[in-house]
Amino acid sequence: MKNEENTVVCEEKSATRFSACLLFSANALARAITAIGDEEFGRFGLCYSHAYMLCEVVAQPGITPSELSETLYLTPSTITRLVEKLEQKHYVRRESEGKRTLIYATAEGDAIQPEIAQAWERVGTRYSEVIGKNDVCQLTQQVFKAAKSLGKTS
Amino acid sequence: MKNEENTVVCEEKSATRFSACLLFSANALARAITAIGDEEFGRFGLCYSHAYMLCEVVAQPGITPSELSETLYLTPSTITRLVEKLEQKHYVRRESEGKRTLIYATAEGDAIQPEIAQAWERVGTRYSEVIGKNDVCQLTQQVFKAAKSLGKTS
DNA sequence: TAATGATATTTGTATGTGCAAACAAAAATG
DNA sequence: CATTTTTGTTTGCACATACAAATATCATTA
Repeated sequence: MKNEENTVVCEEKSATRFSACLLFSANALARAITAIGDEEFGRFGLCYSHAYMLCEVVAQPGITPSELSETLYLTPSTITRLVEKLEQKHYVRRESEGKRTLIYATAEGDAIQPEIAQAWERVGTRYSEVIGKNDVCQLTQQVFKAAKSLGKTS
Repeated sequence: MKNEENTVVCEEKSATRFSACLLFSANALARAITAIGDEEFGRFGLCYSHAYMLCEVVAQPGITPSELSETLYLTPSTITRLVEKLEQKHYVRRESEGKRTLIYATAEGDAIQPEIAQAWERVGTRYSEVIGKNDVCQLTQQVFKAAKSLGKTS
């Protein structure tokens, strides 16, 4: 037991000059929560965005990159990269149709769906335990609403 | 005008199966708001984390990487990389003292402080306009609180 | 004081993400 | 029908970030 430990208790990770800034706080939250997500989804070799994308592809066979871009709030180029990764792992396949690209889940992609759902639940449980179940609901809604508003303008 | 367009109007960028997930929403918000930040701070060649770090160095001359790591909620290795960037731009300098490293702002680093402050304000103004000034305050507090809670456990 | 453990910092490496440009295909226009 | 413009997708490149391992220094203990 050192002094440091004791003195730190008083101000343990308290507000900094940045905590009042949403730019700062939003990124801090995203990093912290992504760490949980990647840990859970990482158990079967995916990061959270891969998993979410695969979910969407399974739910909407033949979905296009641009549609995924809107759903996942990610840039088209990022979508291409994620699809490549999933293709490489044999979870999805691409089909060219004119200027569009249709994306389908493979059998393997369908097969790990339950595992993804479980990981998803565990993620939710874990951050709910820390943040508090009631707060999470409200917070999530507000965060999403803000993200949506900002997303439309840029 | 296609059917798609019309049906989409009802749910334009509305909730997806992911919007109820804080992992998803938090990242979406962080990306959207970082885009604003990097645009404003980018006017003078910095990204938002560089700018914030420089602020902290100016405010606390001789601050160490580990202290910065705690304040900025970033990994020590990331801090090293950011410091390298700022050093390269001649905004800070490093001083080795035993196993620690002390970081000081240069004259140039001090000089652009007002510009950073202005950009910071513009960022705040911009997202406040979109999200709503009242909501921002509350949202920021909640987001930071959540980030802090999650940060402690991991 | 020599050896072992703890702490601070830095590198090697990998990855998700975005911007701008390239490309391909469709639509609109003359 | 040819040309131009728009739309969808993919690359080239850059960058912030993290993890794990390597260093370097300090602290502790035998």
